[in-house]
Amino acid sequence: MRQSREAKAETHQAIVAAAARRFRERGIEGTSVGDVMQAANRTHGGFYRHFDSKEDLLVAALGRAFEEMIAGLEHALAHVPAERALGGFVRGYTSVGRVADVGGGCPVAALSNDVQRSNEAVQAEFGRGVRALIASLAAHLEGPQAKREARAARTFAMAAGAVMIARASDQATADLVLAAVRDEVPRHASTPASAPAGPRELL
Amino acid sequence: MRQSREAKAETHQAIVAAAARRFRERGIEGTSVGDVMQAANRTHGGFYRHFDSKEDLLVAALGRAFEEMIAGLEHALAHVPAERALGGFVRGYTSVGRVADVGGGCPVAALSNDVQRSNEAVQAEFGRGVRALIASLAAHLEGPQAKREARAARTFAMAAGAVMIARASDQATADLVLAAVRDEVPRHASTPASAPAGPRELL
DNA sequence: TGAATAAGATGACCATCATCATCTTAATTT
DNA sequence: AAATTAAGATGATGATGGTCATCTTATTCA
Repeated sequence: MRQSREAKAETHQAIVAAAARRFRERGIEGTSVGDVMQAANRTHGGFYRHFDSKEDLLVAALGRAFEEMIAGLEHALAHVPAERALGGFVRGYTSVGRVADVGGGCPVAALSNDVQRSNEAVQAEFGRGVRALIASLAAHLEGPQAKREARAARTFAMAAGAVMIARASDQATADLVLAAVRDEVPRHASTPASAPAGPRELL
Repeated sequence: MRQSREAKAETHQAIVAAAARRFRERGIEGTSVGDVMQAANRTHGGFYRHFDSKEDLLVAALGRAFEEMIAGLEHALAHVPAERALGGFVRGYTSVGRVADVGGGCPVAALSNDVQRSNEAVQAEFGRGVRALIASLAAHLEGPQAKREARAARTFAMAAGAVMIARASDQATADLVLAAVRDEVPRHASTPASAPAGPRELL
């Protein structure tokens, strides 16, 4: 039965939201169109009224995941002084809860390898998200523009790398890597080592 | 026709080698048993004389990939002074050639997300490889044992994270992230910023 | 040497999946 | 309100892929 414009828009959002979660949880190849539609409480047939292909959905889902990620980051860092921003980011990003929440977490940590094997349209969207994320983080730091961006990029790469490695490893190895990254953030971020610890879980 | 023990051993090695490459290039789900056997110049039917399942093959392939990776690392760092080891590692790891060579490169950078979704046996093997890799890197650094290991882990996470992000992104974003990581290694690694640059591509 | 064994080839099985065609029915349009 | 349109459901379809059964033939063991 035909649905109203609003109903369609709702369905569309539901599909994207379900996809954003499923793709992160199970990967691109591990997520079927049918899975996504079921998670969105719809049947598989209606899918192609919304997207031309699974890959189209992936682009939309990536956009959504990055938006959520950046919104969360902005919220968490909104009132944090610049000297503590990077340390807070890393501690939050590598926290136990966040590492466990693959489906609701950072798309970079969940899907980099999958996107690596995807086509240019997907990689372009991913790159856009990465740049936005780095810019957002850099905006909360101090110092000259170029330096801030480089520091944000470097720190983000470290945190995302650590989470990816931790999630793929046994518990002992995961702990080793996460601890190494968490403990050394202040020094790594060129922040005075004597700076107060600050909140442990900003994100 | 039945093959001799040696012939079987050769086949076994060929399968593992082909799998180690294919898995890195196309991911776990993107690589079929048939693909691997074809790359090893065999037909798919013989596969189960060598492995109980695709997942068994994956464990063997991961072991192989880590071995290669660590051997290369040892070779590259053999005669490098401790102060330059980390910087050399990062520059080599993030070099254009290495970033391009997914199939012959680091299993962490190629398969972390895939392994994340695999079972415990696979993750145990992956964790073993990660620890061996970090230990190998740490052995080339100076300072107290615990510090060396933490620094190695942190730096490896950063390098692997950067390569994963770069491979998943458009060229401009990739360049941005890789440059940030490459340029700041000495500082990041707690090496005197004034240290001579040293060789650019150790690995 | 002869019997037992097993490596690898061929082909089949069953499941999964992306995509499409068709149908129903309600929303839009005229 | 009648005619048109399209959202979503149902049910193919063709392709792919992990695994297994079977067959051949060379190897290995007695």
